[in-house]
Amino acid sequence: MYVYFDMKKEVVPVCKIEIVDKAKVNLAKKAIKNENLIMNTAAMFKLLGDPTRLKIILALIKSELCVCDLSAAIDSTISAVSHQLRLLRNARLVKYRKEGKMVYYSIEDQHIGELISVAQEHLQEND
Amino acid sequence: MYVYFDMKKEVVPVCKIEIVDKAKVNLAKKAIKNENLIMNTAAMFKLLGDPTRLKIILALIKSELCVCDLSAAIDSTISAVSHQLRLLRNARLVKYRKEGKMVYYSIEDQHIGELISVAQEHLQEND
DNA sequence: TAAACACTTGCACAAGTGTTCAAATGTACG
DNA sequence: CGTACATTTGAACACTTGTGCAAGTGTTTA
Repeated sequence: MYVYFDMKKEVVPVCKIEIVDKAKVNLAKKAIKNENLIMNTAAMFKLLGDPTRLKIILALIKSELCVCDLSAAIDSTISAVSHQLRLLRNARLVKYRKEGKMVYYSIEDQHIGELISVAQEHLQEND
Repeated sequence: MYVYFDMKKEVVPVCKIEIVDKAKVNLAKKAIKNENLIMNTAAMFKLLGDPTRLKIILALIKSELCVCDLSAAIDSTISAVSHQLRLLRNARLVKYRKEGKMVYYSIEDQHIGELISVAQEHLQEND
């Protein structure tokens, strides 16, 4: 049940079939109709998709830490950690508390731990 | 209970405090001790952290699709979709089945849907 | 066999990312 | 005040990434 464009020997940039199974395509379109939610979800996954940031989050899940201790724990420079903390802060994945010259970071929403756990369970099943 | 290096006016590249709270640092270190698991987890999140790939996965969760219909559904070029499918294939997030010149892609492990749901629930709570 | 076609792949490139360095900020303390 | 210090920030950089294009692969069909 293929649908062809009505043309003779013209060059067409993409696939010449319009749609193979319209019902399935519509079903798929429905699954991705909320563009905004998808962008936000992708942005969140992207933040978790960097080892340094993932380590920061895993470290902070256990306990509040100052930047210095955090960088010691994940074996990274203070500057690198601080840069990444800004991204996590902006996304409200972590929050902070100032105490003199120290800044203590912690997890904004403990749900993130569950998300990481689900991902890791998924990984362990497939090996 | 600060621990200072024993030095006089030397220039030190980073934070002069070795560790503020050793117990917490050790707790954090324990949380990230499995370097391999963290790298794999980050890699997985990274794959989900791109809108095109996330759409592909969301579309495929609903039903198996050929590359052509998939690209129609997510409104992307065949080439772009094919490139991204290769990454998802390599990570065993999707599988494929050939039927003549068509290639039908589907989700390798339905667990991925749960992961995305958890992420989206997290997002909806925070707004 | 040749043409049509679905899909893949290699290349090139612009845009984006993570890190480092150095300078800046803000706080504590002598 | 000035010094020490924890942290942040901006610029520069190497590196990565997603996409489009054009060519290539393998299958179907006339």
